[in-house]
Amino acid sequence: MNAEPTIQTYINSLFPSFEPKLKEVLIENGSLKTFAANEMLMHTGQNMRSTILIVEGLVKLYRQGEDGNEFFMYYLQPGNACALSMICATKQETSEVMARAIEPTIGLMIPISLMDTLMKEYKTWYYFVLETYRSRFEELLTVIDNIAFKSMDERLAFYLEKKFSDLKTRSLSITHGEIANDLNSSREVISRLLKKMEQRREVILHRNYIEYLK
Amino acid sequence: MNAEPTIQTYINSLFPSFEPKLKEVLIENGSLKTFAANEMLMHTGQNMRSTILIVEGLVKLYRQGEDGNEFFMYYLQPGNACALSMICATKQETSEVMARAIEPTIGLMIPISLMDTLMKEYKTWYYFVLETYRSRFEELLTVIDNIAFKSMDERLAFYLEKKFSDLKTRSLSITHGEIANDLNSSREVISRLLKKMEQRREVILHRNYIEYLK
DNA sequence: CGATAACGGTGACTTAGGTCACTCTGATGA
DNA sequence: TCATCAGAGTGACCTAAGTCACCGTTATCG
Repeated sequence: MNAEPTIQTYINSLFPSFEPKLKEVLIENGSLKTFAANEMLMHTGQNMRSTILIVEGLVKLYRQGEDGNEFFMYYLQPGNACALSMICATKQETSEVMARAIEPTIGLMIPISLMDTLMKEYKTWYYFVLETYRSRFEELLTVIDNIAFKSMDERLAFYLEKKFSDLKTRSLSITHGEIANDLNSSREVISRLLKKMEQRREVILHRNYIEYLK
Repeated sequence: MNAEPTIQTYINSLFPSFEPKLKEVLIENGSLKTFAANEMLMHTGQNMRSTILIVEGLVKLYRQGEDGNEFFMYYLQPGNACALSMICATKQETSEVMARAIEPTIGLMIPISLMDTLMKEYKTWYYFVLETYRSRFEELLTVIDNIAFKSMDERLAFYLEKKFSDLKTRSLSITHGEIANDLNSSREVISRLLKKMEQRREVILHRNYIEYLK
């Protein structure tokens, strides 16, 4: 992580599986785009013009309900691609999902016009795309499992566990209200459940942040 | 629908978008496999050896919870491919999803060893695969929307509407218990909600089947 | 510094939906 | 033809979780 990494350094460190010629093509045709924290990368109804590979930052994907409430799905981190930008890009369809940068984020933008050729010419790209689909698919299945079969306290536990491990930290700066939002619940409920977790010595609660004890 | 349709006739009628050479390759390398009603096409933990294109019958995809209860996701009909068999096939991964024939079903089995070539050589195949992913992805998003944001009566209404339109029928032979299973609810709840729908003249209830009035 | 707003805690209440227990009815089959 | 059983209806009850109202604490900013 230099002061000013180039496309080349990003690709080499984050996408080592790409074959050399593919890397060249991406370096030639891709462009870096920065997103401020809280900026939308993608929103409902938008038409995609590029596929996005995340090279820096953190992106939150969520579903928006009719009445405006959100429902967290998963994060994209450096090295991930946005499966939806791939699908929607190739199909010229609009997406029903919101993607918002929650940290300052840099995306490597690949013009959709390139997709066909990349798929056809570069096996490592094709595998990468498939793997992207597969892992996002699995992620959605896990989401479904959770909301279909689990109760709120289990979902909260799962949410925290995933969050702590995704972000590789022991103390998370987040409010109860934000968690409630992500789980489509209400602050009071989350507060009460967190309190129980604290009593079970699984977390320690502070104002604006939570410590994880497992 | 002849007495004994061949691979060729299936492909021509169900996959008209495929380019001629692709059709030839599929005819040469694919094989038809029949599944009895209630037979599993795919179950949790299984390793895939082929990609499956459905050419006859009806397949139900569902998620299995730890405690054994099911959760309906979507149907596959003739002309559809199993997105999971594609993903898992290429990645040699196991799947967390169950696929069960609910009518006598015929699948056109494409050996996974062919996938790379097909993707590379035949644009119409590549588009077909992407479209398969995209539509299943959308389907999962809809499922998430429903369980995350909707109440049971809305979900039931949605379920019936989809079922009637998917199966192109006005009277559905299904028990309340089966519906409850699909929605991961309980028979009594479904019975009560159905009764309300009947009072609103949206359905007529009979023993073992339901008439739809919209 | 004082006002204000965000965050979090808590009790009281409501409600959707799950569970239990029992009944009735139509179908099946010995 | 009678016994059995699956499907369905229904009342009573329970519980998780959402909602409301209110309060205390901490951080921030004019």
